[in-house]
Amino acid sequence: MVNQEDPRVLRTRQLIKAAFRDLLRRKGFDAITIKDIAQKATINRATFYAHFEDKYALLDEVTEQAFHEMIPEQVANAREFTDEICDQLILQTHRYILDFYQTCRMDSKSMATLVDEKIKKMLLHTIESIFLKGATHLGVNRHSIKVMAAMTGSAIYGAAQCWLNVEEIDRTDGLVDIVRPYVMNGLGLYRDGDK
Amino acid sequence: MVNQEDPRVLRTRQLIKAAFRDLLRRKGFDAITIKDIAQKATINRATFYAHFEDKYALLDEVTEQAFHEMIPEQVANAREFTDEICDQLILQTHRYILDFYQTCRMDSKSMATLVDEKIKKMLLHTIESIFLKGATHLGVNRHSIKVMAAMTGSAIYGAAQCWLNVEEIDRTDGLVDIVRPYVMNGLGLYRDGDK
DNA sequence: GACAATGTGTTGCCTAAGCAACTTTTAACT
DNA sequence: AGTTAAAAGTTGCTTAGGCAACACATTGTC
Repeated sequence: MVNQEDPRVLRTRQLIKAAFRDLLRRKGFDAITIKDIAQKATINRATFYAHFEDKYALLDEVTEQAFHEMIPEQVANAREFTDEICDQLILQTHRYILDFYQTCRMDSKSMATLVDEKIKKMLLHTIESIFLKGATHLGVNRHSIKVMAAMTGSAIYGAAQCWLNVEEIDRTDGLVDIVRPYVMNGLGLYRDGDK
Repeated sequence: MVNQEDPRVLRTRQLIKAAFRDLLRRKGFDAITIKDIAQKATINRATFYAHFEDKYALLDEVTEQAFHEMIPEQVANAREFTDEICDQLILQTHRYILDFYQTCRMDSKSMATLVDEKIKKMLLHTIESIFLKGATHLGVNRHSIKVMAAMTGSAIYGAAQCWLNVEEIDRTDGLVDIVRPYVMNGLGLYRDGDK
């Protein structure tokens, strides 16, 4: 039951997600109760459970959606893992993490972990899907492609996260200059003469 | 059917009114269809009719609510028709008319008439209810009080509307200086030495 | 004036949402 | 440890909202 096409369902889910995002901006994740969410969304508490298992599932979906909406067309449609695409992914990841940590109170350990995992997974998936479009020649079998994607995603994510502790957080060109050569060399795709 | 207490009903009515106010800001009243409203409110067209007879009834309610929310506490609780209260009513009426004509496209004759009538009626009612609280001594019987209220409301409204065509629309002190003495004298309540 | 196209209301059937009244966790206090 | 309170989930029944399909009015255009 609960037909995902029903306009009432779409509206209710929008209301819940909007309420949640709003609450995250002024309360810690752990401090937010289902009752809070239901109240702000002007829905019944029981209705919440018809749509989400719990607030973790909600967080998962909100995170996914936010990241997804952030992906530029260029990256989503990319058929080849070029320098430009690589740069975009690095910047997007960095921007996303920054946004999240700035607008939400990441007081909750559980939340930070969940969000991190989610983003990493999406990043990885995005990269893998570009690799699989096949224009870029890497290892032959899907297995090695998966591993390459995993490494690339993890590297980008790790670097972006690490950059949070750097003095010049906003000097993203510094980040890009470090990560791109590393990744592209690792993949054996580096072109520019340097290094 | 349709219990006005049901949270779904409250929410739906809010959505409809918000959608309508929004549409009024960019479309003429006549150009707005029920379909437009339903779409923007993310409800079904049939649901609209469960709450409002037509868009005229909706306009009526939106107008009433907007005017009502504009009434200062001081005026709502007034037990006597003083100079200050009189001034407040004049300014409020002027402000309301100005707002309405500025934010909405008053292209429709029917709409302008309806809104005008509505505001006048509410203004009149507000004044009457102050008179009836009785601290102000006017004629004895309710009948004459009603007439006094009607005259006062009409005078204030007429003046405020007329002021729209004056060069210095925003010089509201000019408006007040003309209307207050007129009304207070008419009611036999004027105190200040002047005139 | 015939025609299509679009908006207005209405109706019956189905589904999502609200509610009350539970049980079960979880957490805080003493 | 024992008590209490608040939050988390669950369930059966009721009601508002969505939809399709209708009849009817309005408009424009050929």
